[in-house]
Amino acid sequence: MGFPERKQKILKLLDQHDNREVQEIADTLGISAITIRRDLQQLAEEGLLVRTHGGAMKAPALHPFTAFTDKATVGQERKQHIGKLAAAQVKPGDTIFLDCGSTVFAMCQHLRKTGPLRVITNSLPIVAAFMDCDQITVNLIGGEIDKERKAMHGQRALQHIDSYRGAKAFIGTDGLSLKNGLTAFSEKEASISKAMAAQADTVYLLCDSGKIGKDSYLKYAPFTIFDHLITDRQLPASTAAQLKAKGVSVMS
Amino acid sequence: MGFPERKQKILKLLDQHDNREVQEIADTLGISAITIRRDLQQLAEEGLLVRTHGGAMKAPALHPFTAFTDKATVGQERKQHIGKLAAAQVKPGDTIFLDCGSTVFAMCQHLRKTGPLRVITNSLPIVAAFMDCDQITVNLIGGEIDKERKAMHGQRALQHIDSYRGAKAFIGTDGLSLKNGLTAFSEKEASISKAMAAQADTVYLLCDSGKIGKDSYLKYAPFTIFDHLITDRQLPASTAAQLKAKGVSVMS
DNA sequence: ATCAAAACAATCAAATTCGATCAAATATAA
DNA sequence: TTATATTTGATCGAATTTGATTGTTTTGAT
Repeated sequence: MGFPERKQKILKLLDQHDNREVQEIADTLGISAITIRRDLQQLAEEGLLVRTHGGAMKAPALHPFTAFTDKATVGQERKQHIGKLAAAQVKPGDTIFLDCGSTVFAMCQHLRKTGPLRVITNSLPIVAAFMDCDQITVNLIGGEIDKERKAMHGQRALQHIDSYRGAKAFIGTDGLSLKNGLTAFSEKEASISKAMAAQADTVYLLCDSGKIGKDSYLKYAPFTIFDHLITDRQLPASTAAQLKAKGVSVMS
Repeated sequence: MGFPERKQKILKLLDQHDNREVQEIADTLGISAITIRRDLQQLAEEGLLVRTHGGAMKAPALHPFTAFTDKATVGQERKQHIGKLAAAQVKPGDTIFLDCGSTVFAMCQHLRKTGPLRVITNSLPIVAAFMDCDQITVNLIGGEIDKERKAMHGQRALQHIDSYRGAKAFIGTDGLSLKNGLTAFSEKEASISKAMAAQADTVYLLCDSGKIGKDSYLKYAPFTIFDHLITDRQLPASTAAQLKAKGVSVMS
């Protein structure tokens, strides 16, 4: 049994159980422990798992925007819920902007059955999600590719967005608080979200409850940029009340 | 049993079992192990499987828009040859245009080792091919997505191309003849190729010998649009002579 | 704080596999 | 037909992988 086969089996083991000891893996696969240790080191260097004393544990979710394909990510259920709610706001025939956040991405599977749509986005995963969907026309924002976020950014992308007009925009954020408004981790991404919001009649902010009350380091927009906040049921009632008092329309 | 037949059988084997050892494949097909190793190397270069020490494993799931995966086709070898020649024309630091033809796509795997590059393209498969390649910066042309061709087309895309400038352009064509010049099936695709050619200092036309002397229905450009024709060795010597007499620089 | 057991990193040897070169067989071209 | 090119198979040295042994570090309990 070669390394790749072991690699697959080890990752599969860690997918089932969250963590395994070296000896357990060695026994399961019938391979010496020293070899397993070497495998684990290699896999840890690739970031596919986290090495611990005596074993290994499943890799944590990566940067918030690279984990699109990870099904078992924490918070995925919240995102699915938000995605479903947001998708319900879209009517057949709409032209909508979608930014490149993972929460917005969760809308895609629910939008597939909505009917004919025009989607304008800078996100490659979103393009991929609609690639086999005849009813949905996709306009992709051009520009320099940010490989980590799998999206287009930059001046050219902003200009491109400004040349479109749409009924609704669905944008994400890294942080949302009464004091600082919308905050983000990435300036590039924030500027794209802002540009989309400016070209849409109605703006929906998708933000799971875990991000509400938290701030990221870059303040990029006030509350007034969006019309409706879509979040999940884990949002504390007190927080919801505070938001509503500030004039925010909250859906959950 | 020739190579194409083995190629199919090896890929079929790997499709059934996820990974096989060299010796297993050799026994199954009744071929010497050394030949199998050579086959595996070739298949690995085409990206159809992943080579490992002692065997091979199934190619990992590709991005949703990696097209042009007619795996066992014969014409693929010509395209590979042309792609290799074309890639050799690219120098580290170049900015190059790549259009969305399948022959141009064949350049990608050879470009990965060239060094730092800036690639400007309207093709999603090309984007996917360079997604994990740090040395290569990709600028994607925006516009409406043509799902069948997995590329962006339209007026906006043409404008976007006009705003760039590059050293070299590599474009494909559906037909090439002395009488009618460059001909194509798709007007959209032809206009993109033309726009890229206009913005590059040097233009390379990639065209396998099977298309030379054939016409498609849409005449879209004269011979003067390109500087060098890159084709394969199956080009009859007489045809090559005719082209050279017309002032065309032919590489094969 | 100290001690014992386990796990780790480093080095080594055996086995296997790989890559390069060469010869024979086959296919292709003139 | 002959001559050339390509493909297949074999052999040998180099490189990789695997498992064992050694001494060192970490862990957990006294």
